[in-house]
Order: sequence, then structure tokens, then C-alpha cells
Amino acid sequence: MRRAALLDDISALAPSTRRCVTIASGDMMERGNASREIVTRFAPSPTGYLHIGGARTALFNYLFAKANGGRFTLRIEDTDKARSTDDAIAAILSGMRWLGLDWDGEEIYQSARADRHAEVADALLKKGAAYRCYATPEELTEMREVAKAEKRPIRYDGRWRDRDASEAPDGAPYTVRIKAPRDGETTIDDAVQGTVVVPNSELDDFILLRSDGTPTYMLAVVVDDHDMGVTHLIRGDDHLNNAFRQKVIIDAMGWALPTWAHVPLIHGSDGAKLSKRHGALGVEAYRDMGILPEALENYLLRLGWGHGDEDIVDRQRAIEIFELGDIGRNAARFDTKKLENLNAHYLREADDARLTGIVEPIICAALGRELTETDRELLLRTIPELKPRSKNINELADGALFLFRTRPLNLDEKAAGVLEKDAGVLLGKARQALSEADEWKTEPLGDRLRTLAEAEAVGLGKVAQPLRAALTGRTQSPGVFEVLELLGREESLARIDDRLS
RNA sequence: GGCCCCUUCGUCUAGUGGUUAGGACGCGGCCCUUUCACGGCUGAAACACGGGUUCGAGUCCCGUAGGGGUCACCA
Repeated sequence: MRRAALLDDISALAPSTRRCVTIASGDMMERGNASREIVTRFAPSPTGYLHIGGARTALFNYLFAKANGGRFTLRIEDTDKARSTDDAIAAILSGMRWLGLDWDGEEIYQSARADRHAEVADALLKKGAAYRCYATPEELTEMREVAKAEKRPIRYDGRWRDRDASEAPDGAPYTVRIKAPRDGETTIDDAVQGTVVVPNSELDDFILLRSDGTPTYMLAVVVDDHDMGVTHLIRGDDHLNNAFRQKVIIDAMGWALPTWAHVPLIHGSDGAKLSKRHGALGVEAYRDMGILPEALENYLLRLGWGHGDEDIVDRQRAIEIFELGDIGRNAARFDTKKLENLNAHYLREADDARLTGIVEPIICAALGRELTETDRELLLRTIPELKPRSKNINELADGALFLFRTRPLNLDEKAAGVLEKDAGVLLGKARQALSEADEWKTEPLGDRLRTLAEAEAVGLGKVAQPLRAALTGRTQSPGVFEVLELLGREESLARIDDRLS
């Protein structure tokens, strides 16, 4: 895995001046950011796959950036060495690529920036905005237990906040903590949540630098977002409370505030929180279920964001109309049925050649052999017939299987049932009528079968169903006339003959 | 428990003081029809509860209930 990104790269990525870009939110102007290019970021921690909630967050960040002519960046928050894995990084990156959420520039690895984080902690120390804390882990645990027992909020009590350096135990390990305001309240104008006010008594002096000198998440995010020139922070609302803590650091450094947009989380179909053990699948799981990336994207977009009555919103349209203000404030439940419906829609819209490529490996796996050039061409011609009948890629592949099965076909139970009765007689007559056709095309073939049904005084179904069973081995398939043409004269007649003998 | 956020059909949502509360998915019915789909038409289905404010409240305010988030030398 490549670890790019030190200071130089970052400053290259974040020019201080840029041309004026389209401004969507008036709120930006008030913050004096009007002349700055809009920059968003998606910052997953690589402890697992790219799950559905993360994918939506990434999408919103992508869309907002693109809708405003800005840049969408990616930062891997791998400061927790114990839990971060290269496999997870690979999974997240491939999930992003599959969804087509291409980030601008090289992805940034947070772990590579520890020196800069420490540098900022140092600066804070020098300014007197932070202090060294020599409290031991045991002390802190005790502090927490006492607080719990007394039913007080569990917070660091600030015991080293105002102590003189001379009181420091010699050579003892220490953490660096921020001096958070103790009185008053902090207000944040969130692009999604609106104005949120929290009493400063809720904020404690949280840790910036651990006793081993490594930065905590709280410090790292703030520093990286600043250095990367991030103007808009769109993330899950599980981070809303963090915004108040992060603001303390930002203010202490005298940096510009970003615009925050905290998006409600996605819940499972039962309303419970989505977790790895409960319905939160990685995007690749949806790919394996036969979901098209554009369908998942559209679904995710509509989960928590709306624009009037528009339900079908593709990437291009989304970039036209996406606004942070249209993000809802309530958590949404995940609904597989609706995803499937959207998927069916995009499947019908999808290019045949593209679908052929996606479906081929699945068919090969089912068949246990490779497709020939002829097979591939046949598959391509069949896709238009299969598309409206499939909700996902796997159904599409399954529906195409009859094309390549070897004779004599295995009939499924229902197909066998259709052929059991007195269908043989009609099947024979159909065979006769078809064999006399001078052009093996859908239209004339259909005419012949219609004529036959009329002559026999039966519904077309009586003729078509046994034919379908003989031709495909199933009772459900594209129209039989089409199937006949697709299979060709020789194969069709042979499959019928297999049932006649 | 403290703090914060949320609450319109089963689900996703539209709605920003006056609507027969709209759309979509799903579900039922009808039509189309060689099967299955697609498509078309149609039906059932919601403002959590209680107080206010107002001539008038899904829309504003306050409570209640319910749901969610967060409170680490994790991110």
C-alpha cells in the first residue's frame, strides 16, 4: 500500500488562493470563505469494509464538491495501528472505485502525518491553550468510577490544568490536554442540523497527544482538515458532539471554521442501529447481490435527501440539484425492496454490452466452462429480452442460462409438468409448422404458431407453453417467438425433437 | 444518567399557517398478454400524544412519550 502525503503534498493540494467558484450556500459567504474553492473529504477509518453508511457519506461529499465545482478528497484515518488493516484500506478503495466516487488527488494517510499533529500540539502548549497532564490511567479510571457512583457525568476533572510545571513528576509520562472553556456555551451552525447549542460544562479537557506522543483522533482530524483546506465537513451525526470539541482546537489555533453538515445515520429495516452484526453490509456485498453501482448510488442518495418528487436521480442530475439543505434531519431505514426496484430500473437502462460483460463470469461459473465468441454474441442479443425480467444481475445471468445448456435439456418440475399431459400432440404440430418456415425470424415464426392455434381452436398459450418448456426447460422465459429466433432453427428443432422422441 | 438530535402512509419522502395531506417502493384490484416481467389504470394506507398561539396548525411555541447519537491515552 502506498503511503503518500506529507506536508509538501498537502500544501500542493490546498492552494491558498483559487478562482471564485459557484457558491451554493449563503452561509459560506458569512464565513468569509467566498473566495475559496470548496473542498470536501471522506475520512473512513480502515477497520473494515466500506459500509453502506460510509458510502452515503462519501457520496454526499462527492456530490456537494462536484455540484460546486470543488474538490472531493479522501483521507484514510489509520492512526489506530492496532485496528487498521491493509485489507480494509483495499476494501474501502475498491468500494469507492466500484461506486465511481473518484477522489481528487492522492489519498492521504493520516498515520503519515503524526509529526505535524505533534507540532500543532506543541504550538498549543506554547500558547498556553493546552497543558501537560500527568494523571495515570489508574487515576483516571478511579475518577470515572467515583463519578459514576455519584451519578455525575464522567469527565476529566482538570486536575493538571492550572498546575505549575515545577509540580510535574520528574520524567513521568504525560499526555497533552486541551484547555476547554468551562463557562458559557458553544454554538454551531450546522448546514443540516441547524443551530445547535451546547453548554461548555459538557466539554472536558480531552487529550490531544497520548503519553507515547501519538496524536488522538480529535487533534488529527482538525489538523488534517485544516491542512487539506477542507471547507465543508459532511459526516455522520455521530460526530455532532465532536464538532464542539474540535471547535475548541480550531479556535485555539485561530483557524477558520469549516461548515459542518451532520447527516443522520441509516438504520436497519427494523429501525435498530445498523451495525456490522446487524445488516450493515459492505458495498461489495451489494455488488455480489447483483446490484448495479448506479442503483445503489441513487438509493443511497434518496435515503435522507430529497428534491421534491424526484426519485430517479442519476449522477448527472444529482450534481445539478444537490444541496446540503435538502438533507433530512431524521434517520432513515434501509429498505431492500426499494433498492431492488431502483436496480431493476437501472438494469433496464443499462448498456447491453456492459451487462454482457458483467454477467459473463456468473454464467461461466454456472456452466463450468468459458463462453465462446459465438456464445458471447448470442448473449448480447438476448440481453434486451432479459432486462425487463430481472431485478438484479444474478437473475439476468440465470435467465440467460437456457441459451447455453446442452441437450437434452434438464426440465425443471413445472416445465416437465407442462409437457406431461397431452401437450405432445400440439408440440408435434408446432414442430411441423415451424420447420416449414422459410425465414427463421420472430415475426413469421409467431404468425405460424398463431395460425396453428387458430386452426386447432386453442389459445396461443396451449401451443406456446409446451414449446417454451421444450426450448428452455422452464415455464418462464422471454417470449417463445424470440427464443426461437435466438436459438436458431437447428437448435430449436433439435430441442423440440428431444421432447418428441 | 448528563448533553445533543429526531418523530407525515409499513418504508423513503413532498409539504415551510388555509391542500380532497402529494409522489415513490411495497401490498390489493383491473387492463395488456404465449409464460414471467415491463407498461397503463386503480384501491387501501400517515401528520406519535397533550397543551397552547392563531379566525385557522402537519406546518409556530411548550410539555409528554418513543427512537437515535454521544460521553476513552478508539476513530
